[in-house]
Amino acid sequence: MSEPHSRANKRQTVTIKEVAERAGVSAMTVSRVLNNQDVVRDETRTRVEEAIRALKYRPNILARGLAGGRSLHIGLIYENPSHGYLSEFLVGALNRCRMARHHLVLEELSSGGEEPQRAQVAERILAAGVDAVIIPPPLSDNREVIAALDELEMPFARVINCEQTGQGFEVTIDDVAAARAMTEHLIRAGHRDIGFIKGAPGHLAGERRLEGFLAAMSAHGLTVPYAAVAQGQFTYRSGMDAAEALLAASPRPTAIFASNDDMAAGAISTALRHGLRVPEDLSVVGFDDTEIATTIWPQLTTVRQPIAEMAATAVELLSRHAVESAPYEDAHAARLLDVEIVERGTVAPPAASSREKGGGQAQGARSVR
Amino acid sequence: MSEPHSRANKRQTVTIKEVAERAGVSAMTVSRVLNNQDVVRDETRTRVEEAIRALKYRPNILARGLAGGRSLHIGLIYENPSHGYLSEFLVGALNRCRMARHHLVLEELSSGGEEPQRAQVAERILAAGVDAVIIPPPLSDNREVIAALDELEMPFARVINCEQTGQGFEVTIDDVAAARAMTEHLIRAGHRDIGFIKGAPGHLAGERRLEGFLAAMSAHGLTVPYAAVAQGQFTYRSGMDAAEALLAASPRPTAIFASNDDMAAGAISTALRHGLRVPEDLSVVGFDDTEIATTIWPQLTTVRQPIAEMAATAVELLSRHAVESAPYEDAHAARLLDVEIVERGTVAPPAASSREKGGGQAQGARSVR
DNA sequence: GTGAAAGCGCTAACAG
DNA sequence: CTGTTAGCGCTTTCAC
Repeated sequence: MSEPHSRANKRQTVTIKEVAERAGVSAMTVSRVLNNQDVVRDETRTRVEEAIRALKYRPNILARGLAGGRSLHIGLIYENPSHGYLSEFLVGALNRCRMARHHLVLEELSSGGEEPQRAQVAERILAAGVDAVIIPPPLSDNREVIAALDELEMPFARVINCEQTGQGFEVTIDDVAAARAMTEHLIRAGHRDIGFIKGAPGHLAGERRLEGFLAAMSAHGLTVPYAAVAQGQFTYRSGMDAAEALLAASPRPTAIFASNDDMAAGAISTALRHGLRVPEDLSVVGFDDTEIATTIWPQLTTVRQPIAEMAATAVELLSRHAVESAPYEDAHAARLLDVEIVERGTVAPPAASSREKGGGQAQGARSVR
Repeated sequence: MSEPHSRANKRQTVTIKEVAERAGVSAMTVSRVLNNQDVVRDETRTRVEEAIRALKYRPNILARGLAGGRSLHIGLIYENPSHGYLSEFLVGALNRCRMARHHLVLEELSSGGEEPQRAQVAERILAAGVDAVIIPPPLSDNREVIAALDELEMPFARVINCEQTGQGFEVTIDDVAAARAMTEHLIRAGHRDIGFIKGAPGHLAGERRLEGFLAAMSAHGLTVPYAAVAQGQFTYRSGMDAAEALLAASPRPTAIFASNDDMAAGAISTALRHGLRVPEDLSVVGFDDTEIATTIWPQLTTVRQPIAEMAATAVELLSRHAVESAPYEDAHAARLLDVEIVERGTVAPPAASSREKGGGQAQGARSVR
């Protein structure tokens, strides 16, 4: 309680004015340098930059936002967070916000199991005092939420797995193409009998993924018997059960494509319980590249969504809309981002035996190495 | 492209002035109402509140921060994010920041595998222009980072798993007590032969958890044979291997306590491969309550850390330090937060048979069903 | 209790 | 190319 450092307390220590003074220019010129406006003479710019460095000057974001008037408060509304997804989403959104000098406001809409009420959603959004909203799945597919936003005339961008409804900005991936690519990856590895685990009924992303799977199979002249497609619910547990059904078929599939990672992990546990080794006896692939994909062993070969990039794109679209006062029509444009296949340890060529009807010689076969 | 709504664009629509006007008071009075200063006469306050509601007025955070001067920019520096952890941490930090009108700045210190350089860390922190820093594990235990912060005289709060070094503010949990409680939970369920999977060598949290385990065992008069403690590395894979060793012991343990969730999940997969059912033939518990705990089936009984709360506490400590200009000595106070045991599906009383010496009947056993 | 004046640190819009 | 003048929307400080 004597002479403490007293830093980071009240007012800022070094401001634009002091930099200006030291560089022998006006504050305005310093501001121009800060904002990379190329009207400043090189020599002047250098002097200013030196002063900035010498003084360890850092611009005040708040003052900038206030004066500039182009700083948005963007609400991120979410529900039942799958933490892995949310975190990556947040990082992407937060970073883009910083670059554009926007602010992110988190708003959890936890509706203890029930549908969120339109009026309450509107209330919360209003109370948050935001200028625009970005919505990750699963809330991005909620009709009540979208309706509330529409009534509020609040600009929003949805990162979606499901249906493109043409409301607000939409950022998504091409599920069909992604599933198709993954299926082809399996086919290239030599698989012909591939089982597929569907997602929860009514979930469009799941249906799209099935569509891509079917398309790839038929493009390669492969038929998909009825028993090769099992219903899942996107949960680990449902993946276990679906794999149980799939593995009972004859011929037994040599590979399983689950439409998300949790189900793929569940399928692996079933394979284990059946004494099957992964990937030697059974290849398994997932979708999403969530945390479990790299946690389990062997690590899961899966499809990776660019979650952070999608979030950044959502912020970007809103930002442009606001700054440029872009006409409302543009809001309907959807952005399709690329996915990639992440090869890890759960795909191997099928063992020779399993391609034949009754082959015994392959049992116990090791992977070739 | 004619008469768009043009909202959320440039300047704010409704400001404190208009509220003041409508309520027939000065802006100052509105400000007092907004900040819950109890000097305002009740009747006046009511009038102001009505005006606020009628105009749908929302204060401008930027202006508040600028004028008030008590708004901090808090840096969150992280590395190798375990997304589940980071996301929860972020939510806690962000929410508390909003309440205190602070701003969170994300800073990833990704040091492609190598130790971060002290000078570079300092550089990044400076460039971020923050007033204080919060650090989640594992970076919170990094000596270079702490040294860099110390040299910068930058206030920081560490959320730690490991060693309390007395540098900066520290927020942590009592690992010993938590492990002890979990062990007692197992003992209460009837287990006597409990195997333990240690964390990575040198990792203090792991050692503390072992300490708690041993303390509980000896408090209940149970001995822990050498073979009942296996080395792990905190990874799923190492959990598989450790369980392999543990299950080879005689008598075979009826329960396994892994010092994190990933290893517990790995142990379960090994049990499965051995034809053991969880929890009927073997109980397994973890530590941390990360995402995998609720993803797998059966869901893992584990110890839950209050991650969001720890992050919020870190922000709170820094906030108080700055606002109150608290003396530096206080910075050394550590906050110990409570954990809780989350009972899910991987603990059951031990089967009678496994308590005896020679069980042969289990080999090749299929799961029931 | 309430109000008036004076900025917080920065940038827009103009002049020069 | 650079500087001047006015604020951005709010809160502080001090009167009344």
